[in-house]
Amino acid sequence: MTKASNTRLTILQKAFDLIYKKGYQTTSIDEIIATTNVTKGAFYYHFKTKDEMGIAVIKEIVKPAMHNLLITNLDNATKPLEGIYLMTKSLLLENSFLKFEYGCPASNLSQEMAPWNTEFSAVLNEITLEWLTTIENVIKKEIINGTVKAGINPKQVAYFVISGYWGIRNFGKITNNIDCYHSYLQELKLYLESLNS
Amino acid sequence: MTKASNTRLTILQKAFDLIYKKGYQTTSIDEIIATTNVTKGAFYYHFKTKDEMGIAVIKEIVKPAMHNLLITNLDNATKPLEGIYLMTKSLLLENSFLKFEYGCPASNLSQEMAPWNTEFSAVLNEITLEWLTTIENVIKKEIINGTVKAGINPKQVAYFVISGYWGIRNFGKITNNIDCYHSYLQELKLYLESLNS
DNA sequence: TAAATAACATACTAGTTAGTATGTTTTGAG
DNA sequence: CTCAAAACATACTAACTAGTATGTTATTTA
Repeated sequence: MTKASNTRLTILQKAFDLIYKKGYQTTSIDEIIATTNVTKGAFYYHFKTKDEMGIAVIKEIVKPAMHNLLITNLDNATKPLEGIYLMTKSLLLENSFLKFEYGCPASNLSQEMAPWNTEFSAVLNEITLEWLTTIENVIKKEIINGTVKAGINPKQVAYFVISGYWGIRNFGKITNNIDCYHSYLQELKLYLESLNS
Repeated sequence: MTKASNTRLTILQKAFDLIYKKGYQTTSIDEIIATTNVTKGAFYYHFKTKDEMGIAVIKEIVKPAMHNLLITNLDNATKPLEGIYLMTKSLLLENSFLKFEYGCPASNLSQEMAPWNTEFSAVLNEITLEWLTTIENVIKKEIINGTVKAGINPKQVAYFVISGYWGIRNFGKITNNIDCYHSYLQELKLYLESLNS
């Protein structure tokens, strides 16, 4: 890793931390560079605008982290739909990248940026779509295996699962408490079991 | 209605519109007064700070509207848990107070304000809690009626329902499309039916 | 090694923001 | 009608923000 690309990464990581904690708008460039050894000149050498940096944070920090979370969690499940449960549980309780009091980074950014920045929305949409189709495929596979009811609609279930996850993260954020996650996970388990054949 | 209280209400309503569309941070006081006949002097006569106004918007606009939505929708259902479905459908598709492309006001504000304003969170929590207990009570009643399985946990179901609603609104906002609402509602119906005894 | 360019550093600017100081007008009680 | 308080109007300020202008230092490449 060259010194320059290290500077770039430092900016992105610190920016992610601040944006995740406080939101994009309330995170100023001055604040990002004040809490690193990076100067304004260096910042604007690497990024033309604040928004260009914001997009880079999503593409280079959030997206790979999310992708990694999906892959590692959905693959090694033994029972049908257990992967979806384990993934959600991991996202809510066991992951060090995510803090319960800060919500879901992708969801936070969606909420905040969607009204006035289509580029942000587009990149966040990519992440979401990957997630959606991954879950959909897990269910399709189980239907073929015969372990899940043939009548159910994989896409519907995927929407249902991701929505629930996003929403409960909002709960965790607003109440600043993980109790709701346990309630949610229990009900998620029951719901997923109701899909079994 | 006196002229003064009319001014106050004008501010709150316009502020709500802008905050709902664009978020709290990006809505400036200058913008609020520019799009009304209200001057800065009048604004600061009615509200000491921007945050005091923001809290008032939640308490006096969002909360009553939300309360009204809950009451009118949950009461006149004929089948068990139909009220929950109808309420959600109304919130997603049929309500004029809510626009699919702007998300849920309470959820939006939670996401945006929770990290740095506990007062906002507290008021939003009140709204959420009322919603939660209302749903919980609907389910408890049905369990007593014998129309819903005795084994299920009303609080868990309430969390599950609200989370799903919040999450799918996020989807609608990010994709700028209502298609996902139809998918979600179909799956919600199936989920609710699985709770019937 | 020398020049070119990449990578950074510093000081500044123009615009926006919440909030204030200091007025004037409107309203309602006596 | 009067006058005090309520309700509003206007001009301003201090702080912050993204972004720029203009440098200097570090790295390559020839």
